[in-house]
Amino acid sequence: MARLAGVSHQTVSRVLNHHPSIRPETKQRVLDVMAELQYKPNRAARALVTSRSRIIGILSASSTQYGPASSIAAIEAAARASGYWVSTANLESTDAASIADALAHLAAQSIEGLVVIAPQVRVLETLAEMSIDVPFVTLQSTGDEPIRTLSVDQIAGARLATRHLIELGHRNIYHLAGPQDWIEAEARMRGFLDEMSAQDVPTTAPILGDWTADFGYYVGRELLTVRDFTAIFSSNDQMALGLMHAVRDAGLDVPGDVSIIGFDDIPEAAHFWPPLTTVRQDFAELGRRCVALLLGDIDPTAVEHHSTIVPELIVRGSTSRPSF
Amino acid sequence: MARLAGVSHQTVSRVLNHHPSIRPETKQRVLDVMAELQYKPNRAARALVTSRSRIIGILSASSTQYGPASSIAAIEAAARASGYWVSTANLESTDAASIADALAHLAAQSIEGLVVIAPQVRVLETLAEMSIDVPFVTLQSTGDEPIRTLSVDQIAGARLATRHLIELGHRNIYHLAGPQDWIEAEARMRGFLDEMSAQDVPTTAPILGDWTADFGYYVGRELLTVRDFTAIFSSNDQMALGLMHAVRDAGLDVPGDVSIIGFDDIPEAAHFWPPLTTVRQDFAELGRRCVALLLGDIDPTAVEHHSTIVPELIVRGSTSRPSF
DNA sequence: TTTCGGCATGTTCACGGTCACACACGCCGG
DNA sequence: CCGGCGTGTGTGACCGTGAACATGCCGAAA
Repeated sequence: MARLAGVSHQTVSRVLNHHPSIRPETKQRVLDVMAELQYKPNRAARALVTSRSRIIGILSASSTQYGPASSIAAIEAAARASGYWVSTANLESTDAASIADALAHLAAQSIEGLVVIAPQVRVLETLAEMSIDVPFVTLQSTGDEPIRTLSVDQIAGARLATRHLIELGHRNIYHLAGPQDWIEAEARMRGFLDEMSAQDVPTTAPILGDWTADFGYYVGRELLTVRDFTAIFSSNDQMALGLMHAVRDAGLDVPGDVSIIGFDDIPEAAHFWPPLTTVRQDFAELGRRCVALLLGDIDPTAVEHHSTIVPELIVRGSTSRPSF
Repeated sequence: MARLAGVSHQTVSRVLNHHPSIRPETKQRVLDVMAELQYKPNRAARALVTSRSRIIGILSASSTQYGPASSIAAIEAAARASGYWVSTANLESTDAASIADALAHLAAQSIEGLVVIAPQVRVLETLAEMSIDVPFVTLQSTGDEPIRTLSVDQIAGARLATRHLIELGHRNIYHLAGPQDWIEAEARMRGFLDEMSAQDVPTTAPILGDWTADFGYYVGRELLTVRDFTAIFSSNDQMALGLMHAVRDAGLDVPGDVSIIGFDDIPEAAHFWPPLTTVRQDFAELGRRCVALLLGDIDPTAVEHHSTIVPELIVRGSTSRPSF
């Protein structure tokens, strides 16, 4: 032990914790010895005595998708910078048992904070039931939950996308939404509907999808049998990709015959054919702010509960004026 | 404490550890009390005394990409099933300091195993220097490192892709490789070169890319100014996407004028225009096997050090016979 | 000079588990 | 009838750290 080599025992602890009253000389001696024997403080012992784990848990679903993955990476980076560790639990299915299992797994580590990136309504409900006793933040929000959320303003983003289509002159616009129980899907749908009615454009019922390009393709084929629209607002880029695929398969042109707009701005979106007009979300910023919120770096009284990040419209080649 | 409610103290510990000699009646009593007061064993205390953290560290780069993200999710699931936790550290840059920092961060948790998904040669070198004292596995391999690796057989996959192009009749084939210091990039490049020479096709020097669709697009534009080729093998799907974008921008057709084949089979690949011919890697299986290897579930003598998973060629619409 | 207060450091204890060992009990064989 | 053994349970030490308290030293004030 470092204490044998140097002098004592508590002194080492004081050096580690930057206690003020330590003679610089002593401090240096301890540091030297620590370096020499590659001393590493034992986290378990520290956690035991302080009863603080310094671990932030992340409960996520669909962590292979670009958005969640980016957020996770950003959270990890921010947490690390603050001396925290991140432990993830990924949901394989969305049933209550699976959620409870993942949550129990995280709880067993006595996490100090929890970030929920599993944006199903159901997850939040289960969360509430389990009476999680640590501060937690969800990265998605419909704007009226009684919990702490932090999100890209999905509604504003969806309105941005919808307004873009309307301003181009489209009147027959479909919305391909995400799964019904996803908070984000709901928010985007709401944004779409809000903007449509604000601009007095007649609305058709949104179609519920599952975020995958496969589904977008399938829906596209179905819709094109009728073709009573000139534009589609897809609530993510993958489905937009599938839609474009279907449009081309039908021998039609994007944006000539159908304008398509996505959501997220995944890195590939600029290279789709045609390059996809979409709404950019800054996932990394989201992750950073999320940790800041959790760790209370931000004055908790100064921060609004529903802090939002404003998304940005990225106009590329998949939207144009309708041709009729 | 549960011990007050029930009877004693060590008995609780024995119940927790499934010690054989406990009377079923006593065991049940303890379990009941535990359930009642929602007793959770303190991981820190246990880790302290057993000096086992039950944490597996993951060092990853580019965790926002589909492949790594899938592997991470699979590792997490497998680890959880075995009662382990997963802690991730993501590399923001590939310099030695950043690697050392991430590694130190993981080491500070006294991880019991390490999975390296940051597939740069440099990472492995730094790893060796830091003399990591836990078992570790890398998910990438050129096949001749003296370390424990587990990987999709990249070389075989690259040969599969190359052979496909050659069999279609292509003779002027470019290879758009990944960054030079990435192990996977190197392996795929090697597979490409091996197959080309095995089939006696003259080879041009591979072009080094950076995995992004942006780069693929850029390279595509450059290459098309000369146009001395009929096919390109891109070492991932994103760059293939960029390439196809560039080809179309030049007014040419895929696969009519240029055949393009990718690598990975990301979920979107089937919906690119045209649907991308590519090589599928089973990342999830990789993650599972990886944990099994680490935890020694597999008889360590029975397992080869360089266990591999065979990738699969997925033929779609971006490749065809050359048209001349 | 004595006393007091602050600084630098040492000592003791507690955190919540596991481990090694001790103990009580009932059963068996010599 | 007694000693040994196996079963089920309790006792005490210990893991490495930080908090609370104690100690020794020195300089300034009384």
